Amino acid sequence: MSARPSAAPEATRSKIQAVAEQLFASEGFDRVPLRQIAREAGQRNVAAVQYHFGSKEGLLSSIVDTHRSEIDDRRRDLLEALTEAESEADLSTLIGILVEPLAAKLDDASGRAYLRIQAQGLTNEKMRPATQSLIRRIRRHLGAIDEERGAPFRDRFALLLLFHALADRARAEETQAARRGARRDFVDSLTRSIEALFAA
Amino acid sequence: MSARPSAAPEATRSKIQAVAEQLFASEGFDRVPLRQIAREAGQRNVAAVQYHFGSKEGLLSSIVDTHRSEIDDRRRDLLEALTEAESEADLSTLIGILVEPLAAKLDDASGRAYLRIQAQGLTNEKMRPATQSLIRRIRRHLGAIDEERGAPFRDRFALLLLFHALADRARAEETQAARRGARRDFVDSLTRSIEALFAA
DNA sequence: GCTAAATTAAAACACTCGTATTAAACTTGC
DNA sequence: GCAAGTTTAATACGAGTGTTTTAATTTAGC
Repeated sequence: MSARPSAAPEATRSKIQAVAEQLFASEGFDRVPLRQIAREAGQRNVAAVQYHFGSKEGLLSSIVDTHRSEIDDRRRDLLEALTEAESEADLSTLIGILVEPLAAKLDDASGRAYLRIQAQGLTNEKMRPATQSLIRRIRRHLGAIDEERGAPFRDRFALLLLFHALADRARAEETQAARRGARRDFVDSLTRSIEALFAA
Repeated sequence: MSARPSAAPEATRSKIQAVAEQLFASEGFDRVPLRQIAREAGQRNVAAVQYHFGSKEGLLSSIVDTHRSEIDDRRRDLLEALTEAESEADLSTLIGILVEPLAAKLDDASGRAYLRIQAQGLTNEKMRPATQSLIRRIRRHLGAIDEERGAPFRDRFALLLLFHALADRARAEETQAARRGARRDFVDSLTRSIEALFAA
């Protein structure tokens, strides 16, 4: 299937994607030439990206889709486990399901890059449908107080805080070596902050 | 002082800056060529930006500095009025001083563009010193509960929510014609959300 | 081993970009 | 009016971009 013995077969595409993630996250999509990606992926071919991904946009889409499907899968599992357990879905649990699959992306450099790319606003014209529907479910859960004036803004604020706080944390862990110890503190703090936002 | 009678004298520089603000905000700094700025400012000269601002970065700095100094002035006035009145600076008042000068930027298209540019992260490596010190003052105000684990994250979250919520609102008002009526509701909701974040 | 498919390499294309340079047009002060 | 200074125009440059195209190289199937 692959040609060059420089590495494992089929690994070139993955290597390009991994390198591109890091560069897009740290430098910004527009500031990264395809030549740099190919070079740092060990290719002397400047057209390597076009061959494997069609275009620069295609490369970005591949990166985003890869992580998004992982997050959606994880979130679906959590929701299914919730309904099977027949347990009442309290607010705290729902917010946990909102936060946890995204926070898990902090675990590896690839995921951290995705969080930072996501926050760049390149593809977020239409924000995540899965995330949106979960937010709607949370809002429904609030029920009665839903009719106050500021309500339409609250879930928007929660969404913005969620993504930008995670991107900010991902950047902090990447640049300065933010110690892993505080990871749980961060996620707890974020979860409680979002709860506070909905309850405000 | 100026040359061409096409418009009022000296107006060219302002026109370029005004056009650039809108384009930087809507398209993103990297995606806007200087040629487009010059053209939409009514100049047939492609080098108009270099003449008036030295470089593309100089143009961006001029835009950001203009708005920042306005915000800093307004904030300083509010803080001075506070100390003169000798009134106790309660949390709500301090957060108001944090939010109001920024929210006032929503009033005109130029200010809305600034809010969106600010959120692009071009110049936010070092976040606003004036804003930072105000946040620290708010944190000091919280005093006792300052030692809990999640505290270091809270003011960071507040900062992120503040800037990104305002940028989001600015974009909404620019693209879809978000009715002015809800402006006050938005600012109130944002202020209370930030209060809730500090109190979480 | 040899052919066909897949991958990598190499070169070139067609643009666009920010910037610098030089000339023209205009305004102001005298 | 006229000279000096300021602004606008026009052109060119050199570098860099994503992409396309064509050739070399490697792997897999027979």
